[in-house]
Order: sequence, then structure tokens, then C-alpha cells
Amino acid sequence: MEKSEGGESSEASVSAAVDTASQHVAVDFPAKKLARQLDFTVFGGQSPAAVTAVTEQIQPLAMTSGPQIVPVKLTPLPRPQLQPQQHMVLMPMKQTAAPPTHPSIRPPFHLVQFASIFWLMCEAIHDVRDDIHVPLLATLKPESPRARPRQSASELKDGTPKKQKQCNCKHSRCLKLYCECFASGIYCDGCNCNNCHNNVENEPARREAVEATLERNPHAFRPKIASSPHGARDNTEETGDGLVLAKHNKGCHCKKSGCLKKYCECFQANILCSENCKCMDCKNFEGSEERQALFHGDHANNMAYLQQAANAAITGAIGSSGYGSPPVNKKRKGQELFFGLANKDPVHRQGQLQQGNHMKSSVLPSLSSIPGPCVGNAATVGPSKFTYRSLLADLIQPQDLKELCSVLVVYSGEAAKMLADEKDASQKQAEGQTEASLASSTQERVNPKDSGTEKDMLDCSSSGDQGEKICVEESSLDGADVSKRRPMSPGTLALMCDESDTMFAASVASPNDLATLSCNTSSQLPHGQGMTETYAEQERIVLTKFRDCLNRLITLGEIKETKCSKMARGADSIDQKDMIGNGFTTTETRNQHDSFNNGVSKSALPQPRTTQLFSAVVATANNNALPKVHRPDENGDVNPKI
DNA sequence: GAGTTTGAAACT
DNA sequence: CAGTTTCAAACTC
Repeated sequence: MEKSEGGESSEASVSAAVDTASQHVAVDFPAKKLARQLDFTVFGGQSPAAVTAVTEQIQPLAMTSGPQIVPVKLTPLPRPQLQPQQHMVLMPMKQTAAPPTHPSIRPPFHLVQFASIFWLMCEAIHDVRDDIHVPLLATLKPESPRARPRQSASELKDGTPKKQKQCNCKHSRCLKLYCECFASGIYCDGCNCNNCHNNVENEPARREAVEATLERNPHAFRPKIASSPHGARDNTEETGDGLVLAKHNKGCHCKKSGCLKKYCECFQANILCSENCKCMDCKNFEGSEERQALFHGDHANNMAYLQQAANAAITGAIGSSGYGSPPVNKKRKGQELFFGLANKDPVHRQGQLQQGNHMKSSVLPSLSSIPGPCVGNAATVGPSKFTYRSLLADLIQPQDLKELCSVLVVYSGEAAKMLADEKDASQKQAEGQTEASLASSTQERVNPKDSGTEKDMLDCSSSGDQGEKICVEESSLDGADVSKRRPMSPGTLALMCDESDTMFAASVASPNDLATLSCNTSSQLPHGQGMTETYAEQERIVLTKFRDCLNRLITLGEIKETKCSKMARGADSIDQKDMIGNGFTTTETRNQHDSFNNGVSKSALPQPRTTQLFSAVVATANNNALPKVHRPDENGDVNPKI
């Protein structure tokens, strides 16, 4: 996706942008990204249908959804992550294994989808990960294989995944699992193989080979690295060593490599050996001195290794769960810290002792339940075991997304409130003195404290036809407090519906109120076109703010990209202060996150550029008022006046 | 780049 | 299922 063009109508551009994003989700983006970004189900049952369902769920927002609210709970995805492709070539029949969570319903815009799409868009901005394997796509569109088995370290010299690695098969005709291309479900393309049959011209033979392979092993094309049986994507979070907490489905059988060379599939995938492994003399366990020595060793070599690790992390041949191990120094601080060596050591010592039985099953389940990156131990100070990550990866944290959504909910609520007030005012004017009693009763619903602000907002409002705004018939809402509430769009209510915590309740309503709102959503719906206008306005606002955030994100990403490029060129001359000023450093990134999380209190302080990503939105939300400043944004677009 | 090592896949 | 062979990637020189 590209930056939106300046000067566009904000409403149109936002709608178009989101619409486009949705389309990308469904069509344009490589399937690999879909699988990775929009996987809301647990391991073992991904289906294209599920992705489609998600895509469909997005549409209502872009198109101003109708008034249907279905409080669907999907597994929250704090940070959309790489998920192994479950099935591939010639296995479409098995892809239907996992039906959508709620196949018969089409819930409106959902917070989780919002966050996921947000991430999708963030990554699409830079198109940074085009090398996640996509066997499914290769199956569906064999003429355009896009998946990537893995990349060599040399292909990652600049830290950016490059094109597909070529296999060098000589005797397998590229029709055996020996061939990485074949194993990844893609055609050979530009490979150095001999007598290759893994191509369109030999599709019959290829198909036959696939069938034969599946006959031998129905799971042959499944990724070798998987989340835990629990299906929690948490399991792919990294440990303090930047190690991904996934495990090899079959386990390795290494004998001589100590599982510390890339011969070892676990090591190559940047994961620890698990109870599935039958390796000998395994040193690939948490706390292993050899392993740590490897990570803490010579830095120059380390970088090469780290890039190999990145390579492994995104390798399609092995699986994709390895993705997403950030540098340790970028560990999120508020999360988890569950994994310490204290917990792990015994387990891995056991692994060291041996093989075939290490890491008993009691361990991984616990790992899988850990929601987030884990800090290892003091020893984790060093191991900057980088895997490939988006330049934007640390700019936005899961919590940010959550808060952003919350803020947008607040915006939406405020918009509805404002519109209702508008209606109040116009009604009052129209009905005149004879209708005074009715008008006053309506006005009583408005918090006097807010009147001034709302008046200002009205003055700034760009929604022209105020006369058509209608007053909300709050009588449809139950409960004593309901009378003070303003309508929220289906999308907003859906957001709130899924937001079980009370994170933003203080700004909008009490938890109970939220529940009431949610439960009465349907009863709000038949209020006529005035309500539709309100919904439209709410969604316009939400989308506009979301677009603003994305625009900032684009800018930040470009800045980081520029800096990274300079560094990659050995530009030691990069001005450290400049980097800091642009939020390039880890510290600043961290600060940004803190600032965002802490809301207005910090956003009011001088901030590095990155901290401004969402701060305006957050600050406004915390003030429980909509922004009044009407100014062009960074790319020339005009922000809504609200 | 050639040769060796390694472990997964394939085969028996 | 275990042992052996084949294979290609990883590694070494």
C-alpha cells in the first residue's frame, strides 16, 4: 500500500484506503501475509475460509455497516503473528478442516480484525515481508509461486529478505521433500536444479509426486514448526534469548551437531529442541552454555549468525513460526517475565541430560499459556539474536493497538454525542417556544459541563447538513444511566462488545453500561436514517483518525528505513542525536510506547517524533473531547474538523 | 568452488 | 519400526 495522496477528500480517501486494504487482504496481498497476519484460529486448523471470513468482517467498517451486531469472540491477536501454513499443495480438501468460528454470521467490525488489519497495513506500507512461504498460494496459483523456502545469509546482507532461494537438486527432480522448493509448495523458479520437474510443464508429475509424498506422510507439507497443542500463538513468542517458543512437530534427530548448527531443524528455525526431538548431546536448550556462548560470542560473526537466524525465522521450508524474535533489548517491559531460567533450566537441563525425553510435556503447555514475550535472565542482556523484523515492528505494540481502538471508540462516542447535540439544537430551534418543554427535556440529557466543548465542536464540525441529524431516542436503552448516552455505530458497539476489559470504560461508560449498550444494540438499530448518518459520521471519524495514524506510521517507517539504509552502508556518521530525535533508537521506541500507554499525561510532554504517532489521538481521548484543530496532516490531507 | 559433514527423507 | 541409502544443505578448507 502506498501513502494516500495528498489533497484527497479525507472521507473518501479513508474509505478508499480501508476498502483497498480489505481488497488487499482478500486478493492482492500474497496469501502468506494473510496466513500470517490474519490467523485467528489455533494451530492445526487454518483454512482459507477463516481468512475470508475475517476479510468479510472488515467490510462493514469500510462501507458503513448496517446495524447488525453480533458479539463474536475470536481469539485476540495481540500482535498478528506468523502462523505456519497448515496445508499446502494439492491438499485443498483438507483446508476446510476448520470452519470459521461463526460461519453463519457476519459480525461487524471487530477490534481484533481492526488491530490485525492495522498490522497488515503497517507491514504492507513497506512491503517488508514478502518471503514468508505460501504453499497454499502456490497451489491455488501455480503459475506464480511466491513462497520462499528460506534465504541464505548473503541474501540478508541489508537485513531485508530478498528473493527466493534457488535449490540445487540434482537427483530428486525437485519432486521429493529433499527439494526445498517442493517442500515449500512452490515451483522452482530460477533454481540451479537439474532435471527439474517442479514446474508448470511437469505439473502432472509434480501432482503425482505430491500425492505420493502425502501418501507416505499426510503431514508432509505441514510446517515443521508449530505452536503448542494449545494453539496459543503465545507459544511463538520469544524467550529472553530471542528464541521463539515454538517447537518442531517431529523433532530433530541430530547426533553430532549438538543441535547448534543449521543442520538441526530446530536450531535453524530458531527454536529450542523439545520433547519431540530425539537428538543426542543436545545443546539447544534454554540455559545451555554452548548455546549462550554462541549468542554471546564475537559480535561480527554474531551478526552474520543473527541474519541467518532471521533467515531461519522466516523460512518457509521449515515453517514460519520462527518469525518475530526481536532483539532482546527491545523486550517489552510490561509483559510476562514468566520465563526465567529458574523455570526453564530444570527442563532444559533435562533436555541436556537427554534426548528423546527432554522437555516433558508439562512444560510446553505452560509455555503456550504465556501471553507475550518473555524476559529470560540476566544473561539475556547480550544475545542480540536478531531475526528479520519489520521496521515498524517495535513502533507499535499490541497494547498500542488496543489503546488505539479504545481511543477510536471514544471518538466514535463523542461524535455521536456531538451529532445528537446538533440535533437537539436544531430541533429546539425548529420547534420553537411552543415545543419548549420537549426540547428542554432533551437538553437535560446533555451534561452541562460538556456543553461548551460541544458547542465548539459543533462550530468546527464539517458535517454540513446539521438539520438532518436527529436526536437519539434513548428510550430504547435500558437502565437509569442510559438516558445520558448517545448512539454508537454498530462498529463502535462491536468494538466495545469485544473489549471485555474496562480499559476505556472510564472514558465512555461503566462496564455495566457497556454491557447494557451491547445487549441493546439491536434495539437501537431501527431508529431510522438519522441513526445511519450518525453511524456514518462515527465511522468516518474513526477511519479518519486511523488513517492519520497510518500516515504517521508511514513517515516513521520511512525514517527508520532511511536510517537503516545508512547504517547498512556503513554510515557510521549517522548522527546519533538525529536518530534519537526520530525515535529510531530502542530507547525512544520504548519511550514512545510508554507515552502512548500512559496517555495524555505524557503525550503533553516534549516527545520524540515517534511518540507523536498516536499521542494526538490519545490526548484527545483522555480529554474526552474531540480535537478542534483543523490542520493539514503530513501528507497534505486535511484532517476532519472534529 | 570442491570436498566433507550432516541429518532429513526415502527406501528396504 | 529399525536400519540403510539417498539426497541436498550446511559447513570447511
